[in-house]
Amino acid sequence: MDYSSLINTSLELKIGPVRASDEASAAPKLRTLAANDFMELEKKVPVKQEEKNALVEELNRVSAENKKLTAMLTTVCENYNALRSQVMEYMRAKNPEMPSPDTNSSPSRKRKCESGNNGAAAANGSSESSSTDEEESLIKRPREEKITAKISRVCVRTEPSDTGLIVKDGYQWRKYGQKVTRDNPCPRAYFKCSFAPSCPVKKKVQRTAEDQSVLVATYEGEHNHPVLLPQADQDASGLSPSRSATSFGSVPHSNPLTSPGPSVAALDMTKSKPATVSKTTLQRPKPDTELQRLLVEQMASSLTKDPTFTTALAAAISGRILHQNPTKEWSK
DNA sequence: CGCATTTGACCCGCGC
DNA sequence: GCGCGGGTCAAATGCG
Repeated sequence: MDYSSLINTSLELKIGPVRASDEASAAPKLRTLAANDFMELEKKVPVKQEEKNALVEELNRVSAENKKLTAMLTTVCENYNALRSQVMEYMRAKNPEMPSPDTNSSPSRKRKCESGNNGAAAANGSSESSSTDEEESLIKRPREEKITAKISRVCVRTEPSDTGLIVKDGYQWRKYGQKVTRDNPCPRAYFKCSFAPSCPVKKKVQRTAEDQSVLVATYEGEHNHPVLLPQADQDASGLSPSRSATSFGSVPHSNPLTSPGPSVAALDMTKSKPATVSKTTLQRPKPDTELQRLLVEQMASSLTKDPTFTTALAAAISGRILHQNPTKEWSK
């Protein structure tokens, strides 16, 4: 599969939302935007023609670099996809009865899978009392594959006053644990899908350390049942405690990371499969352009939210201007 | 009363 | 071997 053809991996940054119809002209708009900014700047600071030329040159250089990075990213995606399909083929060739990663996936339990004799995992492995090392490695590796292949992340911006850790995504979840992790003072909540007892999907929800109004939901596994509720009904469903109403669509104040647009910005770090992205975005089928927009918005959002990036960007721009005009001071 | 949530204890992998 | 940290369990608690 050539995902790179489906996902635009361009790193052309856009600050603020850009509609899907604008995508084709996004890069020219960026340049126009930058040009407009410099025009504004020029009103305040006298800029020589050669400085403008230098800036334009710099812009072109950065654009070329962007193209190069895009090409590299595309190559990486292609290599990853090729490797992934090879691994999958190898697994199937080695163990034809291996369940498909899309079905019958067991959660990433380590404790009970190895020691326990009860439960679905034990039932699957009950006939393997004389398993060899090779077989064990085969058992372990598909599990790793499953885990890495089915983890997806969804970022949701919520009300700053909202302290709940509920991310409504159309499924019914049962909270089974909460933990404060080392790298983040905000507690992480652990959920299991409670709609179907056999559903192996788990969800971790945690606020980001940088922006505590942003919830990051990490999904593990895939649902083996359809989505529970239509989007519009979720708020009234009463499935989740009312104190944590972080609805996707029906609460007007629940801002997405990048508004306007869908309330959930999917950031699938482990899969480049577009289908998964659409799945993490609430089973709503999205055209490729929308996926691209989501990805690009996510990238831009991540970069613009990163204080180090914005600082470095500001320093680079101001440094460039000062470097071009070292003797001239900013006009009063 | 039944179900979901809370929360401290426990388990296990990993790094030193 | 030991400590740390993430993940899970299960008794206690709350709520409708």
